[in-house]
Parts: sequence; structure tokens; C-alpha cells
Amino acid sequence: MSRIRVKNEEKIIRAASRIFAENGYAATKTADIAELAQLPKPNIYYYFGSKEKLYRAVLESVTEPLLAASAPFIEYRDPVKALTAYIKAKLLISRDYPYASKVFASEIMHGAPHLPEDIIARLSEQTRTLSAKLNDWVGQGLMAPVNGHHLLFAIWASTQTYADFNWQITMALGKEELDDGDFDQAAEVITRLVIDGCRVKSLTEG
Amino acid sequence: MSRIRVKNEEKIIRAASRIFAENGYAATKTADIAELAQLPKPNIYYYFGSKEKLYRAVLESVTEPLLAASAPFIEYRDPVKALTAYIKAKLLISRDYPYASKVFASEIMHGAPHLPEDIIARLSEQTRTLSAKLNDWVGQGLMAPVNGHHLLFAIWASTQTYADFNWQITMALGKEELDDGDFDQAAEVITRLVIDGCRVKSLTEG
DNA sequence: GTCTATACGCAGATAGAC
DNA sequence: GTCTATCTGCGTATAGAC
Repeated sequence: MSRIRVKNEEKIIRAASRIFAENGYAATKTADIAELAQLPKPNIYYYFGSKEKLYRAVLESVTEPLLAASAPFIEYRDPVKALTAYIKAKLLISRDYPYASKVFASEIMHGAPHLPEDIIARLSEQTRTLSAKLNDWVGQGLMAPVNGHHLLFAIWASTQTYADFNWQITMALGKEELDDGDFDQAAEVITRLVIDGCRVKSLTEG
Repeated sequence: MSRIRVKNEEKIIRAASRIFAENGYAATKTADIAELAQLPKPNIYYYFGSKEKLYRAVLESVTEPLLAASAPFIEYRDPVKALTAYIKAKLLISRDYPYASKVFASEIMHGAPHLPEDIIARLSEQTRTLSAKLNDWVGQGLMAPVNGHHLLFAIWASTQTYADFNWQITMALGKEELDDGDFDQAAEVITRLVIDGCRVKSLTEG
């Protein structure tokens, strides 16, 4: 694995993330990826074999950040801290991986036809862990009796929307692009909805 | 405009909504639409002229329901009633127009390249009206000081997710498909988040 | 390892018979 | 108004020179 290979593969993945995000899988031309990556088209095939395999490589590149975002849920015992940190982490993914997030969203929207089984399994496992924890908190009287799954869906949707529907949001806000202040406001609103809406209690201050 | 024409156009639109939703614009073959509609492929072209025009017709078919969903915001003066009804209306769109909703979402996700200007204008107008009303309520002390735009984004995202990410949700719930009970639970959770989270006050019972 | 030039298949669109 | 048969262009993929 030469240094040039690693470097070129990175360039291609970065370019591909963007083109796939903007156009969707079927509508993207490998020629456009090559152009953005400033490499000849056959190099794409030399490094990745096919458009399909390149696409899967892009999908896999977001998997780790996505799974890592749930770390707060494990780390913090305090429900308020855990949920606040989780919402922030999810919003940062939308901010920092806007293209990969979109590719992932598009993939899920169409029934995950290209998503490898092992990734699906890990995401499912994560879902079970998170909703179980929410239900635990409900059982311990640490929050109002809400359905953990549906609360999770609401958190996912309202954080991911800042990447997936970026176009709509920037237009509604009358901006060119979202800045850190917008993400702060988003975090404030979503956190309030969850913490106050579900009457989540802190372990330290009752 | 013969009766047969109207009937065939309906059949084609219905089939197209589904195929476009499942595969995305670029990946759908007009042949597949024709097959599902049980008509020969050239009829698609006879009635709609091109794949692109057919796609736009599908987009336009959801516009009215989408705009109509905001009626509660206008009809009800009471913030609690208005928001509760709005959330319910948005969820019903996800339930009753799952395919068209997905097509619309996919279109927005990619920057609305095919969405006619006049539809964009009407949706923008609606966005302004809704966020202005939310800000009014805040100004009148009828709800906590939340940013109207971001609250709106959260409501949109968490209701549309039941159509757009249907696959993920049914999998997480371990079901084959969502039933009315699931939508009721979704409504309950989202309504709680908004009403309790933003401390929305009812006009009648303070 | 890199890239120019080319093959090949698929799917959008249509000509023209009925 | 309907449909069979066909054209054509575009985009994935590769052969083969360097």
C-alpha cells in the first residue's frame, strides 16, 4: 500500500462523497468524480474496481463517525447530560460530514440496497441499545413515559435534517450557508424539546 | 380530454410515484413504470412527453396536500390546538402519501433541480407564514422563547421521517409495515415534545 | 502505476403500422 | 389513440500503450 495509493484513494473518496451526495448514486457519472478528484477516469477503476464498490467505500467511510456519535449515551450516566451531548454529537455530524450524511440518508431512503449486512447489523444493535437505555430511564422515573423508539426517531430526524435538507433550511433562513450560530440554535431548540418535553431529570440536581 | 385519457394519466402517475420513490429519478426506467401501470411504454411518452415531464407531474401531485397540511395553523387560534392538529396533519401525509412524500424529499435533498419555481415560491411563502405565527405566539407569551424556524424544521423532520425513512423505522420496530397505532404513538411523542418542550399555552385554559 | 482511445450495453425516445 | 420495432446517445468499463 504505497503512499501515493493512499493519497489518491482519499482524494477519490472525498470527491465521490460530494458527487454522490449532490446527484444520488444512479445520476452520478464516474467521469465527474474523476474530474473533481483531478485524476483520469480509469484511475477510479484502477483503485476501486467499479462505481458500485466506490459507492460502498463512501458509505463505509461514514459508518464509524455515525456509530461513534452514540458514545455519550454510554459514557454519561446522567440522562440530561447524555441526551444533550448526543444531540450535539448528531448535529456535529450533520455539520462536519454533510456529504456523507446525505449519501447515507439517500441510501436508507431507498431501502439500503447497497448497505453491507454487517453495517446494518451494527446500526440495528446500536438502535436496540439506545432505545433500551431510554426505556430504562423511563422505568426509573428519570423521564416522562415516552416511547423510546419514537423519541429516538425524532432526535435522529431533527438532527439529520440539517445535513439532508440543508437546501431547504438555508433557503428558509435566507442564508447562503449555515454557520456555527445556526447549529447552536438548532441544538438549543432540539435539546429543549427533548429535555423539557420529556421532563428528563438530572441525577445530580433532582 | 377524454375519459380514457384521464384514467390512463392517473394510472401512470400512481405507478410513477411508486417507482420514482423506490429508485430515485435517475435510476427509474420508464419501462418499469409502464409495466406497473400495465400500459405499453410509448403510451407514457404519448401522455407525458418525457420522463422529466412525468416526474414533474408526480411532484406537482403532492404539492396540494403538502400546502393543505398547514391549514390548521390558519384555522385554529389556539396554539395548542393548532400545533397538535398540524403535527397530526403532517403525519397523515407521511401515512397516506408515502411514495409522493419520498419523491418530494429526494428532490429537496438534491437541491430541488426539477421543482418548478412557482411551487418553490408557494412553499417559501408558507414557511414565512408559519414561522411568523410561531414568533407571534412567543411574543404574546403563549410559548417559551424558541426560534420559530428551528422549531418548524424539527416538526417537519420528525413527521416526514415516517415516510422518508420508513425502512429504518419499520426495521427498528421489528415490523413488516407501520400501522395506525404506530402513527398514534408518533403523534403522541412529537406533540409532547413540542407542546411540553416549548411550554405552549392554550388560550382557553391558561 | 498511469492514461488515451474505444467497446458495449442499457434505457430514453420515436417512426410508422394499425 | 395504441403499440411493435428500432434508433441513438450516454456512461460504465476496459484494452493496451507508456
